[in-house]
Amino acid sequence: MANVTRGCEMLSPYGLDIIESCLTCKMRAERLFCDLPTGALQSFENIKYATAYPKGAVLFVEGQAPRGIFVLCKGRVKLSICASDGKTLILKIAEPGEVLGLSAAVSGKTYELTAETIDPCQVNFVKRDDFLRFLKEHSEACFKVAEQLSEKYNVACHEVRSLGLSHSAAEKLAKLLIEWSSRNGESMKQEPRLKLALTHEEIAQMIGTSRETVTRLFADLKKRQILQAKGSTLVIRNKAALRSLATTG
Amino acid sequence: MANVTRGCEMLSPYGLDIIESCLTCKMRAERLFCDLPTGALQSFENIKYATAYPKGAVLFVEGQAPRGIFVLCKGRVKLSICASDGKTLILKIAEPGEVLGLSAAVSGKTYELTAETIDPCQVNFVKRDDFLRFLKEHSEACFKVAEQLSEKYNVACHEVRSLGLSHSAAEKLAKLLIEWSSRNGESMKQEPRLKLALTHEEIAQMIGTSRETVTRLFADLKKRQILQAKGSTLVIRNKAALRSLATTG
DNA sequence: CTGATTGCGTGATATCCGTCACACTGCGCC
DNA sequence: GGCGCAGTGTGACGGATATCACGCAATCAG
Repeated sequence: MANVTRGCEMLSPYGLDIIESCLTCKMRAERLFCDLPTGALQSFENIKYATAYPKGAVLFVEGQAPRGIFVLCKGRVKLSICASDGKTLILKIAEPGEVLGLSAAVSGKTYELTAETIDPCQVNFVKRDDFLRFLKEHSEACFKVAEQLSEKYNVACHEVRSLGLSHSAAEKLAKLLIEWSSRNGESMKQEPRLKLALTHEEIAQMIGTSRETVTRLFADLKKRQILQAKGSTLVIRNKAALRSLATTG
Repeated sequence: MANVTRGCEMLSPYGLDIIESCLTCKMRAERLFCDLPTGALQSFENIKYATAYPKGAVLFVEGQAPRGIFVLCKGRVKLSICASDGKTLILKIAEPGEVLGLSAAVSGKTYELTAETIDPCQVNFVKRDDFLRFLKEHSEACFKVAEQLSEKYNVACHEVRSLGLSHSAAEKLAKLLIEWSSRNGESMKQEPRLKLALTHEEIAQMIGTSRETVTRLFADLKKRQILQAKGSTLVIRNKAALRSLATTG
């Protein structure tokens, strides 16, 4: 378990450079709670534990009873589900600002996914009991939570659509690339760029296919002048073609 | 659009036998809201519209701006997403008690799915504005909504797991059958039974495969003595074998 | 420098399953 | 009764892709 401190000091037992004042952290990561009245904000401050995790740490595992929520302040977290044979499906890479374990904390059911850090991470943890009490006392926060959950549901529906309605792996990959490029607001540009922060293996796990297939698909897209690699950044040279792949399989 | 009445009378322009007093209806369908304080319950009564739909009616379509929520009182509703080429994926068949369109109403985003009645249905509709105001005024209801959304998220995650982590159509079908049999509490019995209320086509759309494949899979399961058909009810003769199919592909 | 490790590129092969095609069945209906 | 229709059963065939197998490049520790 990571080191934990009440209040605003942050200790890093790993000697990682992720120590940051809570004030800075709050600005980034508590967007969801930050337009609450000061009373609510204050009580949130009182129940949260600032924690630090190294790369590769596991916040929670699918099937575990819910311990609480994790507000991601810094670093990225891989959210995945895992089959009994070890095959893994990555649902999303959570970025700072996202609240993890929210659904399980609210419903009391076990975590649906596994959360594993892929960077050194800074996290605000709130115990389930404290969180539920907080929600009862601050109804504005409760509505925020409902909004957050709607958002998560939306993302899950998108995932279902991509997995269930695609005819080919090429289609799913194209969808993924388009989604990534639209994240950065890069999608307006003539030739959007995006950083490949994941391995082919991980991309394969995101679209439910094999590593080799991903490699072959990338090779094919490059040969057809749709993509171009510049180091670890990808340039989309033919948006139209990619989009048509994403819809027509 | 279906006929709509304020308050507790219910008119059926279709002459269907789905007219029922709201009192009865409430007991069944408003489970989610029914342990609210009487004040909250009363204001819910005031903003809801009791409506009736015939079989095959569309409550809302994916991509539409959210008009409000639909509390299903009687009948079943098919929830599906649809690709541009017409291919359809059924996410679930909603039963009485379920609230439809909740996520979209909360977030303000368009409906993620299409809801179509497959029976004559009785529904309580609440306009989005009214509903949001209701939530602001009754924080207990707000928490209920969060719980509902968690539940929906959970179901979506299950769907993702089934679609994304299965190796074969047989595996997905086995999973579906097991899930169905566990719905009725039939799963304890030696040889659980379940009514086949869907066509092969619809089952195919639930597991993301083709109608022919479903037919062939059923034939295979019968040949291997795992299933047996008695009219429109299925008997699971070999639970263990089915379960192993569901996990090992 | 050397060896180990991790990620990528690529061929050969087998298999599952989508698709097309058509026959068959039960059922309602005029 | 005969017709139309929705749902089911079944064969043939081809294509996408999982899997196994290997080589190669880059990175890193000692």
